[in-house]
Amino acid sequence: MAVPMWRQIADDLRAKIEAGDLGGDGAALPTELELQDLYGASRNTVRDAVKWLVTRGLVYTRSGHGTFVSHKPDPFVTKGFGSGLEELNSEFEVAVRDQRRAPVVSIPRIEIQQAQGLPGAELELADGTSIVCRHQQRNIDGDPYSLQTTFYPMSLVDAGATRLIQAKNIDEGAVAYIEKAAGVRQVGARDRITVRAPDANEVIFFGLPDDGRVAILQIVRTGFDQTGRPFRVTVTTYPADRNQFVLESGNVPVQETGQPEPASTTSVAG
Amino acid sequence: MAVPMWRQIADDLRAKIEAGDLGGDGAALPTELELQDLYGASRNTVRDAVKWLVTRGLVYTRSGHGTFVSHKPDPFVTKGFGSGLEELNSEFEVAVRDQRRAPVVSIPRIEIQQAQGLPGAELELADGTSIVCRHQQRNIDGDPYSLQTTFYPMSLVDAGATRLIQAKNIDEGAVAYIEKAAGVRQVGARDRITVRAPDANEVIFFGLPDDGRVAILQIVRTGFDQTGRPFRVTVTTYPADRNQFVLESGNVPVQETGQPEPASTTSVAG
DNA sequence: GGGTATTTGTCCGTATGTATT
DNA sequence: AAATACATACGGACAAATACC
Repeated sequence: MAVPMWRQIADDLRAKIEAGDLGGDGAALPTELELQDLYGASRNTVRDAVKWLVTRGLVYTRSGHGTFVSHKPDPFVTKGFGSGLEELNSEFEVAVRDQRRAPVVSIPRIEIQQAQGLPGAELELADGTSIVCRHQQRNIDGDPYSLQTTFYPMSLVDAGATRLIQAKNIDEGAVAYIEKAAGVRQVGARDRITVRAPDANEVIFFGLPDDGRVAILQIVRTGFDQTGRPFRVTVTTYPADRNQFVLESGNVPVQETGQPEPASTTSVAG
Repeated sequence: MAVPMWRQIADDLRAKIEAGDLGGDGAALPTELELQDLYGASRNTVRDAVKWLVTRGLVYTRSGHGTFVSHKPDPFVTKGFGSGLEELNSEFEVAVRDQRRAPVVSIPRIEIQQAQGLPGAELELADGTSIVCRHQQRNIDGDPYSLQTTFYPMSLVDAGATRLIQAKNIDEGAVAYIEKAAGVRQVGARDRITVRAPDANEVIFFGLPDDGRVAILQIVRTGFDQTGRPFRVTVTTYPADRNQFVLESGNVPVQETGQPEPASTTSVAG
């Protein structure tokens, strides 16, 4: 049993999928019972193989319906965060418009929390201090794209930025608004990029398998004011299987609209 | 069966792990047989729960030995790529030294390939053109940290950058060397960040479970010269469960050595 | 709306293989 | 060599989701 049977089945199915033998995007795979006969394996073994394919993003399963070849849409490309002080919001719109897809940002849901955990620590606030949370969902062409929550210390509201606690979009951008209304200007930002398994909300919103096979890419952006103090923390999460981030620095030629290719470095680790 | 039993078991184990009830890093979990008795479930169900914990990076299994609480070391923090033209190599050393860990970069393994796939496309070379590949492995404190392959068009070697095809490190940095030896200067770079399942090499080098439960973060950096043409492509891969990337722009205060916290935004998607 | 067939999801019990100590 | 513990594989049963009539 050098290489397990479920792995052999998975490899064979993968080859067939990539060769297009099973039909293109959205095509149905044979049912588990058919695969069972096809490979002379038990259903559980076949299911292990299919799970592996799901992890690779090659297929997806719909309970009670079947298993299907994943349609690999052009990944969403989010561009240029980090090369300056642009806001994620505006970049979001620009990036999406370039790809000729229709972005939709939900009305923010407002929440007041006690400082704790990550946002509290990033904002350098004592536990128990009030924090304003603005939750937003973003869709592209009806598909869920990202979840975003921004945390502000309540002191900003006290200082005049009262629209932060109103459930309305701030069209000019929250950072620009805060500068105008509270006199706090963002002079620097730090992005923290991590990858982790999805939590329950993300599973629901993005429609992911809830066993964590699809990873979430999380960007935590902390904005700093003139005095070097953090005054807002934005947590944005993206399903990693259909997103790509591009960062440019210096002089980079404009790119023709070529879709990115899958990567393979081949060669063995010595 | 609103919430499956394997999931309840997984949640319970997770709670115990995070509370430290099972002991700290590296502590052994009860064996599958013990868990079976503990929860009154079958071994397969217990195993489903454990798989889920492995996906989350909370535990790892060692065949024939046991299941253990993952030691969550401070994640490696790679800092500042993108905010300028620094090279990944030098940043790598700096980032690691800050954390007082010893970085080790392997002697590069050289390979000559025909242009194709991702590197060929990024370098805008016709299929079949010769490409130099320099593979390197990087370790921190003996732990595998990243795999890196850089692709150069053979024309750079012809133009004088002959050390590219020697299996030796280029201490001053390959980009600086190429400028000196071939007169090609990097004036811009583009980073493409994607997340995907590990391939066979990465599974071996990083010691990952080979069913793709742990994701790989991949950064493809393309360097452009004065004429706006790409002249090198660097593909670096990191296991996503123990890495974090930080990007700063504008004025950001120096950070005290606080380790990053796990994130949780709570609240339900509306 | 209800009922039925199909298909995937969960769970069980058992047996055997393989890695580690 | 033996014991322990995880990995693989089988077969069966029922539940839940979906589609179709």
